[in-house]
Amino acid sequence: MGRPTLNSVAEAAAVSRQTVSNVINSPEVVSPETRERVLAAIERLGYRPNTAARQMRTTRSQIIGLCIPPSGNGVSGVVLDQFLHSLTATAERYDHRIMLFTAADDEAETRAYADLIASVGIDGFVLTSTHHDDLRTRWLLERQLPFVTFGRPWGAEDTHPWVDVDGAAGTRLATDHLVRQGHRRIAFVGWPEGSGSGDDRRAGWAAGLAAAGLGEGPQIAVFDGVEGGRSAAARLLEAHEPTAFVCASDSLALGVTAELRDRGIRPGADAAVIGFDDTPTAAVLGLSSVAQPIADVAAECVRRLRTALRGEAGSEPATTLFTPHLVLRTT
Amino acid sequence: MGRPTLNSVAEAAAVSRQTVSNVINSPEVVSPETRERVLAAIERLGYRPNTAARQMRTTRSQIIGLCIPPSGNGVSGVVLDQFLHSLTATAERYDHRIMLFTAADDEAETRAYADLIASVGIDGFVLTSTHHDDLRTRWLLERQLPFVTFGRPWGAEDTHPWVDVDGAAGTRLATDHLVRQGHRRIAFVGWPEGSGSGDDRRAGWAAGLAAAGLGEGPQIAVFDGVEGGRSAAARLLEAHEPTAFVCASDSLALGVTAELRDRGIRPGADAAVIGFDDTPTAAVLGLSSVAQPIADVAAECVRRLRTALRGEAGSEPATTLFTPHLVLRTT
DNA sequence: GCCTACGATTGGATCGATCAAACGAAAGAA
DNA sequence: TTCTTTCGTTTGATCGATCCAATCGTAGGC
Repeated sequence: MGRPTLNSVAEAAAVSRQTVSNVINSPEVVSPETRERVLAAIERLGYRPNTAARQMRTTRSQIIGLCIPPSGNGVSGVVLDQFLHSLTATAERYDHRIMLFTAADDEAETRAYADLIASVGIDGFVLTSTHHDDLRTRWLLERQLPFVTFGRPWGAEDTHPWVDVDGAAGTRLATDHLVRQGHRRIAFVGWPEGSGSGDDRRAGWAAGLAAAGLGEGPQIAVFDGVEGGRSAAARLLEAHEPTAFVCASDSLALGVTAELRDRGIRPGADAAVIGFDDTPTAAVLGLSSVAQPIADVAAECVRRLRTALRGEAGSEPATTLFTPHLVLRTT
Repeated sequence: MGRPTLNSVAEAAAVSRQTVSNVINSPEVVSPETRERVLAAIERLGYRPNTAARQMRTTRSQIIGLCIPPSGNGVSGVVLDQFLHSLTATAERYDHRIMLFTAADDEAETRAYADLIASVGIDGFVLTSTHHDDLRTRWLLERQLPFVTFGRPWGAEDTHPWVDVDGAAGTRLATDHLVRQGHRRIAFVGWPEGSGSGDDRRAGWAAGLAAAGLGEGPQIAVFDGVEGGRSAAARLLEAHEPTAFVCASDSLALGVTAELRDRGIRPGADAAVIGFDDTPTAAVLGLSSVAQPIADVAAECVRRLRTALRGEAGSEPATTLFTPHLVLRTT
């Protein structure tokens, strides 16, 4: 004999299949006595509803799709792990499952959406790292498919639910802390203009300086990476002699500290450096960093997606912006 | 009108459903002319078979389950990212999908197996980080469920397919390299006995020393982590004054280098340190490390699982052991 | 005491695919 | 010519759940 089905449970409890189905999906319409009897039978037989059969009737798979980027994200790759775990755990609590897929670029990703919806019947998607003029969100919006993004719709209207972390607030925290420590020449090491989150982080630093009456500080934009941080620090030191650095990523911050050491400047003593993302590398090296509440973000993504799936035109705003916090270490 | 079904394609191509099904699943039984006609209709309508319906009939979901650990694995967490990406990409090539789930411990993981098989109809599982007396593999074997492990069945027979990386070969590479560099006092910093991979890595180092006629070198076992590595290095330095360190993880190696620096010993110049896992942190800090071919491991896991799913009692050995390589950097 | 209303339960149809068996036509054997 | 075989194709049944409409029993209204 195979696994128990709705029918075998019904037989065991001496009721009809539909009653068993009701016990599971709308218990309130079943009388307490029969409900108990059916639940006992379910328990005894170890019955679990078959999702494939359910999906056929309801056209809902309870599956959430997530495109997993081609790794190689360097130091900050770990963020994805936390995100995935929290996403999966939260989804499970609501009887949803996470299915992974890959795509080489945004265009391939939209093709994957179409494919997964048609074949697997995926209910909705979670997108990560949104950017200006995002092809994927446009594609999904045009087809009115349910999705949430981790990342704001940079440069566009709020036409879809999103969850994000307030990068500006993070760099602002870092800057304010440095100001309180007595630093007057606080530099920013970031990315070239145009990336939403990069500009956001820069803005928080600038606002912090302005609030402290320090005017406009020195800044430099380079592509991410340790070498980038190193050369940025070199140029900033020669031109402005800053005593503190706010960085858009831990990679950049690591480059900065390396350059400082090479010049005989002790990070933590003679100069301060604050990174972004609070990666394990930062923890290991005692580098202060702005930490994003990744687990909260993931959990909120699931919740937002669920309300989107229910199709409720939310009175509640469909977006959430989390505030990061500062993790202070020796550097 | 909803999405195209087998029936609508059949109608469009003026054949029966079954013929369309045959074109997809056993094209050789269909005559070339009708096959072309049907394929054209499929293309024109953008038809994709519904996996839920297929699963109902075939009892195969084409879904592979993977339990995602609770992160916090520290520096080496990034390894999981690569693994996941490669696993997903390879699975896609064979028309399989990866579904994630979580579990607090091994016992919970087995319950999750039962659940996912009964409800989702998952075909098989990929397990990571096997250990001595693994409850999970025993559970799966008892029920004859298809699975592969990333990690050998430590201390047990080869009763299931597995894929792993030869840790001993890795530390052997590292040790041989240090010997060639002229080091005579080469220490090992590892984990307490009992962990399969830990003992394996220790064995490679010991073998390297023996082959070089250096007898038994100094070693110390601590729990993983930077602080562990630091204190291990301190004690080893005081007792044996080693000039080189082979470490069971990058975290330990980082601790060792930190301790060396604190004592005015320059890693890379006065002493050598080699880590394990080649994490981004190691790359960033210029730490030499033993790199595992994670992408290959993941791809092989999918292949092994596929043959297990086909139910072929393989003449081919059901196991694969990859050899790591040494990534030399400044330290 | 009869009829209505309502709550609880039931049976038939259905989702979209595959399996298994039947089918007709053309080709080969008797 | 007739029977058998083979090939390509079609038809009916089925997987396990939910939807929908129908049914049953009982309590309440008059």
